[in-house]
Amino acid sequence: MRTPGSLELDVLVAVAQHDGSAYGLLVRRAVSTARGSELSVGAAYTTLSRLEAKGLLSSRSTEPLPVRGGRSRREYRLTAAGREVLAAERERAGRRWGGSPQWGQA
Amino acid sequence: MRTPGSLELDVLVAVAQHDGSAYGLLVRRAVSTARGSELSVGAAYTTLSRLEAKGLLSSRSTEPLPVRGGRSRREYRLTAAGREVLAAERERAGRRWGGSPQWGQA
DNA sequence: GGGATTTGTTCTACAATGTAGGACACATGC
DNA sequence: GCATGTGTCCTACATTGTAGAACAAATCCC
Repeated sequence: MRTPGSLELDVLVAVAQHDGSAYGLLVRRAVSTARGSELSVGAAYTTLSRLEAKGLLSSRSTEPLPVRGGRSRREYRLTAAGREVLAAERERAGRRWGGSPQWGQA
Repeated sequence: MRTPGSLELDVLVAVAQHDGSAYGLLVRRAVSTARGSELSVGAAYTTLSRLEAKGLLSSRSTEPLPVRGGRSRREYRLTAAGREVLAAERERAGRRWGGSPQWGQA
């Protein structure tokens, strides 16, 4: 499996942090916050959809909430494969940055 | 500036680790080792070239070495912008993985 | 000299990911 | 009904990832 792109990784992390109750607009907000810049709505959904197609996420539909405008959501959670990828990326980040710290601080 | 892709980041790190004496095939070897899988020659050069076009790397040509097949190399080094990007990515990785470690370990 | 071999770079084409915008759906409030 | 709030999907295009072949220039060795 090819290593996930940078946005895909952000989305995986956001889903992991809200596992089971993560949905499109929430993920968008979380990723936007993490990046410090707005992620477009379209980018969020496209990425979620691609991650599900790759088998890293699964989703189900929920009942609409009885609040103003509240409607049915698609909630995502990590699959086992998704958790493995996330763990592998975490390790990789550790190796990438953890070694000698003499480079990387402008 | 858009955040660099995953391969671009690998290449930046490889160049940083050999700053001033990093050249195409060396970078290719370093990235391949870091990833645990062979990076194609074309991918290595394409990425170096794009990073230079973005102003994160600069390059100069060297004299050929007096060894079997040794010929002129294009040696890369980080620009100030490149070092900044690297530092920013390092910080970002810290925030991404450093928070609560309850997710990310399969 | 000249082919085989080694080291190194460049070019071209295509696949995967990143991104934005608009269209669509369906709740509630009035 | 229709304005408004929440949520999703679709389409198009830009950027990045990837591989392979072509090319260049040096040494080796007959």
